Amino acid sequence: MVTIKDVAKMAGVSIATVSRTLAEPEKVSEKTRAKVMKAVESSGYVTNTLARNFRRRRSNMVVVLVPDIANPFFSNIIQGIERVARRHQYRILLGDTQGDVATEKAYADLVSQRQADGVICLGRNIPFAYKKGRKTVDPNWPPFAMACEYHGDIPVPTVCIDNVAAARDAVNHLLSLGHRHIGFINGPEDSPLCEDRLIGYRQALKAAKVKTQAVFNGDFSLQSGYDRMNDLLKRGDFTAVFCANDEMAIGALQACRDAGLKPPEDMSVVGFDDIAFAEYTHPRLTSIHQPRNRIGEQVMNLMLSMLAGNAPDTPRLVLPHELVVRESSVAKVG
Amino acid sequence: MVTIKDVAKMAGVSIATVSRTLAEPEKVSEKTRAKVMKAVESSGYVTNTLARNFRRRRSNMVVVLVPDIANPFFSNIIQGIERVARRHQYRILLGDTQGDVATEKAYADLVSQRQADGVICLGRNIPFAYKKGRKTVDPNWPPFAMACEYHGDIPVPTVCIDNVAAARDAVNHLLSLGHRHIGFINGPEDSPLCEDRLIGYRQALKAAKVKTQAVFNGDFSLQSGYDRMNDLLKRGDFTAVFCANDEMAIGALQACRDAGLKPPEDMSVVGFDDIAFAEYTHPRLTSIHQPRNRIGEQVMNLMLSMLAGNAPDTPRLVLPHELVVRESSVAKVG
DNA sequence: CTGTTAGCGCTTTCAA
DNA sequence: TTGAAAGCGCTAACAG
Repeated sequence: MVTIKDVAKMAGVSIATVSRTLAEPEKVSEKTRAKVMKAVESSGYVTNTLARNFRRRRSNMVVVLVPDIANPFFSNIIQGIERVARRHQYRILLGDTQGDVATEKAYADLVSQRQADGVICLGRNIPFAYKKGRKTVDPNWPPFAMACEYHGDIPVPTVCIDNVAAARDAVNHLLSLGHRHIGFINGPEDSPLCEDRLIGYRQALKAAKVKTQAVFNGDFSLQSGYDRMNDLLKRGDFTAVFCANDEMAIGALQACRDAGLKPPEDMSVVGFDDIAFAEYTHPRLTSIHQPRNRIGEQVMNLMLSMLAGNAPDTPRLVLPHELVVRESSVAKVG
Repeated sequence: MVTIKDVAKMAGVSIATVSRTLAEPEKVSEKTRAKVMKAVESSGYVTNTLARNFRRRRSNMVVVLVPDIANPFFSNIIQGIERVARRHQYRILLGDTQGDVATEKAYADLVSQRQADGVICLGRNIPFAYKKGRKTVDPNWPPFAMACEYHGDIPVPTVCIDNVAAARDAVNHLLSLGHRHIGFINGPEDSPLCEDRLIGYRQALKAAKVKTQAVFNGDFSLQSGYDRMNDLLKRGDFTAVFCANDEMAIGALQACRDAGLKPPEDMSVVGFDDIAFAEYTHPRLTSIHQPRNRIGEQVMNLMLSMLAGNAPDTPRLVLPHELVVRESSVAKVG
């Protein structure tokens, strides 16, 4: 392996000069720079980043905790994070947690082991130890941000959309189509994000003076959308359903068809997230669009700022959402 | 920060003993071990893995190059890789290349920088420099393996399925249903994997003495499936189409419906990969199942073996595929 | 079984 | 503008 020492010898300078030439070329005379660069090229020297990071006491890695990378909603956020990270010489260490707290902690521990400098969490758990009832960010935590989800009690810096308003928009859309019996297939009950969507659902119904409610909790999977839709169908006489993500909505569409219903005429369905598949369902899925790439970019920007030592200026960055009306939601028949 | 030195002082032993206690506890007397562990706990010491890796001259990281993490087909493979990696104290550095060669190379360079120990590539490019026409693996390359795809000329160790046979199975299935005009929406022309699938398509047709062929090249995206299906429809009188992945098949289904056709009666569609969404399309998608998790696990096992210094024993590990018949393929009408 | 010691390759004062 | 030198925190001979 060719090291900085070899290059120094070849160029007839000290290792310090080589290091400087590579890191701050402007601080080196043009002549020296030329000599060094020539030696670098002819030797095929490549900086040992591991050694550099060790010396600098940072890894230039950020852990990204994802509940499920197979969920296309997350992948676009990750792409946004990754793009910004790469632009700033950071790398992403992806942790697919599958909701497992131990795995989350294991990845977060990489920071204590100096394998990573910060943690971005797309799930709803804080992967560090803290006392129940805590209401503030622990100053001992490493740079830490969340995206999409947020914590109920602790003001962790977060990038997300206004989930209450988004859910309200979705339900209002169905109300404006004449629906009065609107079910809601939500995600897990203990998620703040889902709580917000539930609030939005209820706000919209209340404002329209609609009493009928039906809420079911799925787990964001296709299968759970299918199952919860069947539960809803057993309750009878609902003409529309709002789902907390597109995968559950796609599952719900399937359940309707299997039950002999023909969406959207017999059942209007609205999803959430606007994943790529939403345009390719039958009928095409009405959904709430989230700016996934931008969420990723912004949360990484936030992380970079924290890594630079700044306190996060906004506790919560709220990006705009948008209702995308397609074919799966139509006016109530009759 | 508390270092190994602090622990040594607290426990009244040398730093070597602390290091040993942590790495090879069986080589240390029980008494010493107890002392050290107590000091570790009370001090909250955590190994600085960055320093350890630097000293050991390896990073315990493996770069995984993925053409597109938003494609659910890849995510399951990644999950398989990750599971095995974690079990062996390896971490995954995920590189979403979006087909960009420069990005691929940038990630592969992490190995020269000692930021990673090996590279697994899910795309079809070799991310190292090599002369055109090369027919062997360059011994200077770091541990390197591919999955799903393989290289036409260079026998890079690979884990994949038998794509010729799988495509043949898919087309034979359609033939057995009475179809004689079967189109093929393939992936990019320059992919060895797609070449194989094309061979399989042709073999099946030839064996059945079917002359009619129609091949279109998409890029594995939903949109390209939609577009290429429209191209096929312009060619008229086809009653079935085989698509080289499920996303294009889903796009094709949509194109059929938009053209006023009713799949599967008017058009049988068979996909490839059997992603989770395949069970939730309308009609449910017949597809070729690939053992995605196992592909990931096996390629990581292969990588671990190479990292341990072994030459790969199999140049190509072929895993079984399976035709999963659902609703999108039915007997030819009339 | 334990301690001493010599670095790994690099960055970064500090002094020249 | 450049060089000498001091480590970063850890592991791994080697010696005891």
